[in-house]
Amino acid sequence: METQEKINFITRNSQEILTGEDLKNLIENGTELRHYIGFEISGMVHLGTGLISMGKVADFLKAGVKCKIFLADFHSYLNNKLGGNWENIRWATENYFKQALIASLKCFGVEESEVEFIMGKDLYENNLTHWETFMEVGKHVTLSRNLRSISIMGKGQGTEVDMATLFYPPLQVADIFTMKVNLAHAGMDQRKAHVVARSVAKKLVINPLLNAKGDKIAPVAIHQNLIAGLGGPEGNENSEISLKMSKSKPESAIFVHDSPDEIRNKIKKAYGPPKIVEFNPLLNWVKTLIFWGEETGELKIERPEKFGGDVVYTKYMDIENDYKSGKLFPLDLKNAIAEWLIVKLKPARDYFEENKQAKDGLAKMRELLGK
RNA sequence: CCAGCGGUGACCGAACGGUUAGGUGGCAGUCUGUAAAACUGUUUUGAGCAGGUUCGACUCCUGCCCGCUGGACCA
Repeated sequence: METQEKINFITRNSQEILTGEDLKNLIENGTELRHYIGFEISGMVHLGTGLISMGKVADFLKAGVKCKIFLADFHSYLNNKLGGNWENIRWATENYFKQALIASLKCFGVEESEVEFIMGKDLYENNLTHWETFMEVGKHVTLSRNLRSISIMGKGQGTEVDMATLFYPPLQVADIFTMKVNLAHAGMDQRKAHVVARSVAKKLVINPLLNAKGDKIAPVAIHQNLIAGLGGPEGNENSEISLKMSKSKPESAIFVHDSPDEIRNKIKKAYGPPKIVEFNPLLNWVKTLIFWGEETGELKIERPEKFGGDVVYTKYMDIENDYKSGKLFPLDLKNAIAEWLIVKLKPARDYFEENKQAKDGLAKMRELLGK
């Protein structure tokens, strides 16, 4: 595969890459591309994780990248997920979260064997180098920098922090070097950690990241936009972050194992201001999920004759323009999105139906979360 | 370890020795060919923990736990 073709697969439907130049160099000097994306084990797996992130993993695989999915049990514990209960975190990692990711990958035709899953406890156990790297990273990060970085944990300024919170960012940075990852992948909310990793990379002496020529390099970072939640912007906070689909806000999210009716109901209730294109979850989904960041693709709108009859869009901009002019009514677009999702997520639903571990895991996870 | 202040329902946040604070969020309904907004209704009458005083305590007292600020120790 040509370098440019690889780069296209690697970078499409992403918000930024740090840096394109670095990526090109890696490919051209024959360095094996090693990717990773990490997830906290908290609530249920939603579209952002299941479709946006896992879809990107499918892209990486197409480009011949080795992909690792890091199940961040330690990070979940530090960030007090699932009540900060070790037992629940460990259980959910294996029996629910990993299963949901496998199910999500199936939506892109990717099998479990094509990627590597790894848990924090397996990475850290008997790994002195990791802990040395963790501390070495700490030596190159100031307290104020670290404090700013805790936004990667979903903590805003002014939140109370305990020491465990402060361990989190350097731990995440150390993970990259311990796994020898040169392609760090995450949502835009994680960029602070990756930027720290890049700025610290060349200073490390214990376990630096090397390219094929043996030079110290900084990991390339790929960030995707956060998928919009169902609720629309909160109050007057018109920012991408306020739109975020969040595991911890179940009412804002569609989960990969939702039933067709749940999907229809949730989409129907989504924020959908007519003719307004900014901060509009519907268009956000069409753009990043259905068209996968490309100009062309396909979305079929089915609607009664009196509202214009069926139409097939093949260009994203046509959808946006028709929406803006009012030719495309929000509900009609919603119905189309819901049906598209139902089809796209079918392999995931089937997996949760057919695989006993996944099925039981989901049932217990629901209990655990009190639903 | 010492001192001051504080710990209220998912979250924020008042008053008060004795009747539902209120707000946000969530849910349901009305209204719009969706949603939002608006309006209506609704959400384990909750009080860090353990005792005590009282006819009655979230409200007073004691102890403990946790947090913040300052001090002490290190110097």
